[in-house]
Amino acid sequence: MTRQRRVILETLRESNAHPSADEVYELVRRKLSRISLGTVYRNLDILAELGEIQKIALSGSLNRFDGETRKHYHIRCINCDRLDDAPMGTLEDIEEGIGGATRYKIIGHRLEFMGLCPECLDIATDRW
Amino acid sequence: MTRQRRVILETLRESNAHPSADEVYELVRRKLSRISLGTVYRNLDILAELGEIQKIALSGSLNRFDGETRKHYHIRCINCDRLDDAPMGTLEDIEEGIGGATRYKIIGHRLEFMGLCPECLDIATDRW
DNA sequence: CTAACTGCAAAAGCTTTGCTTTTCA
DNA sequence: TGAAAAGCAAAGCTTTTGCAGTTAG
Repeated sequence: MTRQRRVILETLRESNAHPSADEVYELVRRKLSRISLGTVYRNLDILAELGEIQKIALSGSLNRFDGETRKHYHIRCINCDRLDDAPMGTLEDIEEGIGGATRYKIIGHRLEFMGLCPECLDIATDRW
Repeated sequence: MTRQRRVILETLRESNAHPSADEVYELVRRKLSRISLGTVYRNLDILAELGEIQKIALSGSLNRFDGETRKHYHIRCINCDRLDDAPMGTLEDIEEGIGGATRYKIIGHRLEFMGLCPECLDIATDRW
């Protein structure tokens, strides 16, 4: 557990903004100005591997990272790319439903919502 | 509707393999050997815009394209990246559920399953 | 002490873009 | 014939990697 890894983990635990790797890099740089982007990427992967953080692979968008490791879904603004937790529990039995109908062995699922965040919605409403 | 665009569309309609842009390029090149990758990308976007095909933005993986434009979910092999349709109807009312609990305006959702395809499952089973 | 890790820079992989020439309606 | 599109190559953006030097345990 190096200084760099510890600071990355702390930073992510303190944030609820679901930052991208580059945003994590910017945040961490305030505390460790000489850290490199490569180190950030490497540690984000290692921490995700260890289960200390969660790597959120979004469709058609760059990866985000989450200090919250419990399973949950997300909702993303299609205008500004903001990401929030979806207010909804996980669908525990959804995988069993298709298990019988496919020859795949199901290992998991991902659900994500798209929408307009409150801010972008206001702007859109004002304009039209 | 140029020759290139028509061939790209035909190719996609004939395939059920959910090819990536590069795979589409390779397939189309058999018929139009001088087509460029840029043209393929441009036309895939245009065709998706027109609703003639569907762009499948998968989490943490490159985009795929689908000649089938009706809404459906997918299941992806985490080992070989093969993509198939999930044998399951769409969850029509899932968006209403969270609509009341968030200030987002919900526009859509994406659900994808991860698993091992039959081939990769066989290999894994043989080995262990 | 040494295995693991860092910083740096280069490279890789997918996608987009600028520009000139060609094509389609 | 003029607007849209193609071909080609370069650039863009995120992520990974090679390597030499550094650090944690």
